[in-house]
Amino acid sequence: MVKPVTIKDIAQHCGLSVATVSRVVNNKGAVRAETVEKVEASIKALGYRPSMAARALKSASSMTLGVIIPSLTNPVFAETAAGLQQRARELGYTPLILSSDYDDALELSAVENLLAYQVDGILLTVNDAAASAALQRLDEAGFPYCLMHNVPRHRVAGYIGVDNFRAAAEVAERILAQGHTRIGMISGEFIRTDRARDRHAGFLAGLKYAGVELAQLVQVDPVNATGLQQALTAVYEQSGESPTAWFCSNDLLALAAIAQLERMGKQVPENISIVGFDGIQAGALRAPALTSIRTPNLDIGSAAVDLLLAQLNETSADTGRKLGYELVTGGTLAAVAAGPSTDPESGNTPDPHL
Amino acid sequence: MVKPVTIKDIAQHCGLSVATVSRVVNNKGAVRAETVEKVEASIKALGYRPSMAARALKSASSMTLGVIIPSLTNPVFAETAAGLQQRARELGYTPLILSSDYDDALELSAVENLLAYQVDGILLTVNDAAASAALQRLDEAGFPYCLMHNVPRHRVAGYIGVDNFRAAAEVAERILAQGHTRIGMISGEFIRTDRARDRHAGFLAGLKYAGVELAQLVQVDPVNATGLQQALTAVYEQSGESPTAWFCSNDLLALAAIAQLERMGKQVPENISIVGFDGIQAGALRAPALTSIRTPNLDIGSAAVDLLLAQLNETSADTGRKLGYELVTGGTLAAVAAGPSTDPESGNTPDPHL
DNA sequence: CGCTTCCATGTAAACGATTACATGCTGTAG
DNA sequence: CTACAGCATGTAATCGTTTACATGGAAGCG
Repeated sequence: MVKPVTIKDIAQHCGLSVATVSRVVNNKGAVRAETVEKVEASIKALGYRPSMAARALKSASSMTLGVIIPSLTNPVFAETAAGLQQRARELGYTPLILSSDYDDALELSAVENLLAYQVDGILLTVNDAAASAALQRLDEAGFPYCLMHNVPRHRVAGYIGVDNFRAAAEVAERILAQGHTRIGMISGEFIRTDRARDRHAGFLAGLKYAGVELAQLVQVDPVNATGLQQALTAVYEQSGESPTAWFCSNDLLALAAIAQLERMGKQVPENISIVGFDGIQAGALRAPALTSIRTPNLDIGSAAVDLLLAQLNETSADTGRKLGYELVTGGTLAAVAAGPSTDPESGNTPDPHL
Repeated sequence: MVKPVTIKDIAQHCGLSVATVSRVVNNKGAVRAETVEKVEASIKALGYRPSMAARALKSASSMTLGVIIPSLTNPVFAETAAGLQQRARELGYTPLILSSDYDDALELSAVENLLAYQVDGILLTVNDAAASAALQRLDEAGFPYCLMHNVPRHRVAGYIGVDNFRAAAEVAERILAQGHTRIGMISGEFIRTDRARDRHAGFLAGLKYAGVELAQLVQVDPVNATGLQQALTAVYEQSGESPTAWFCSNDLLALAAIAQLERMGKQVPENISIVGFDGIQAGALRAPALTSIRTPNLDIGSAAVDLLLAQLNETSADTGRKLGYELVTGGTLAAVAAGPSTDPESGNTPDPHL
């Protein structure tokens, strides 16, 4: 373990003061071109890298952006993190990514942690924007942040997300257009995330608009989907009025539901239709492909970076934006009494009804 | 944006010196119990958090661990990151996660970046441990690190991974046991990662042991699997001697292959068997479940943290360890001429042959 | 009682950068 | 010829901690 090179070493090596070296490193202030070269040569020669710790200590900025996501392994947030990291890199920022494991207490401690690291701002997805201690802490401190995926009703410093309510309502419309009348929903627990709540509410609203009631609601633990098996088994044991179509509040849940239904001898979409929400890769990698709402996860990450930095530079008073989503037509949604009009073999045929 | 509370504010607030406050915060050195209480009260009252920047500057340790993974969205590395983050949190460390996007240059610049952040050590997965500029840089600097997933042949500071060669050889054995003789392999480009190379070599060795030659080798870009469609179409256009089983060097590739084969009208496993490598969740969420090698990704992350910290404390001269893997028996591998003995409907029936 | 020890606390010097201010030099206008 | 502007560079204070060393008082021991 060799001791790292400091700015003093550079100054000594090229016979100049630390001030001049600093000016060269940050190219700020007037320095003779000749001197710049000399300094840069020394930097190369000794392999100097300015200490972020010292820089953060003296100047207010650390060129670091804090990030809090509920899970690293959920593809939605992984993609968001990837998008944000890429954009941050382009702008010379380094993201400091923490996972909250969907836990309110960890959310808050992650915020405290990031604050201690003197990050310049925070990008985060909270469980429930309306009741987040972490968010409240940030608001109290007047600390710059931008929510990702949360689309809160109250005023916040910034947010980037999609309109879950409207998207779910469109899903309802789509399912209804296929002639389904007995329709269920599978969701993570509502108490946990505002997204799940919005999707539920939007779906209900979409059904209601057509005068249809939700036939079944199954709530499962969103992390490991326990309870799905029992719930579905129970629903289909009581023969008769069980749903012919299900809306799942995310794709992981949808895939788990399909696997479970197939294990129970039901065919998707011949017997039962399934629609997911997220548009993750695993849904597209199956045949027939999963019908779903694709959310622009990478863009949410990069747009959040841009919004946050605009906030830091006070270059805009923009408080947030809803990004567009896309209804991806897979093969897991079909007409209710599957006749020859619907071809379940072809996974990606555009739906002729819309 | 309120100015944060410093140790001086605390000292002033409770009429003590900064030294005493520091002693309380780090509970190091002798302090009267009464004083401790007084200080802690002030800390609570003012909401003080020590500045990591200042701490990192003064003391050598920043309690931060650098992490470099090839991709945030690949479930394998996402899981590894999750495992490592959890373990790090338990031990009071904060991980600083950077993605290299499978790019050698970014690998190196990530290392430089982390060094500037004065991380205490680095956990990383490189493309090719034998030819990594990043690794060389770390070795030259004598900087503590631990590789994850890479199992290099040469001496390194530390590594945690699985024996890809042996695992792939076992896959070959498994496939052969089902009576297949025309066997292909689909892999990411070998030039890119040592894992892909090891799996290829191991698979070949496993086949060779039984006197079988690899019938086909398809190499695709591992990030977006372009070329898979054309390659498989080409293989099966020339009727006759095409493979009845494929080993894919990771699960994402395996799922893409299955989807493509089904689009071509082939049934898995009735017509063609597929085995993956990784054991990602998406493989288990389909019916029949993907036959694969499950690597202990979370454990690789947490074990790497432990190994690195042992290195930092010079508490052990352990240089690395191979973790166990598990052959998961899904339904995508079946006997070559599928008779009534194999039931492709049930996704998780244990293979009766082994 | 006087000396040593030890404990609790304070003082001040680092750590490695940034930056306001000081300095000295050159060139040019009056 | 003087003076002042302006450029290139140096000096030193500062950011918020940690920590070696100093200090002062209480207790223990002969």
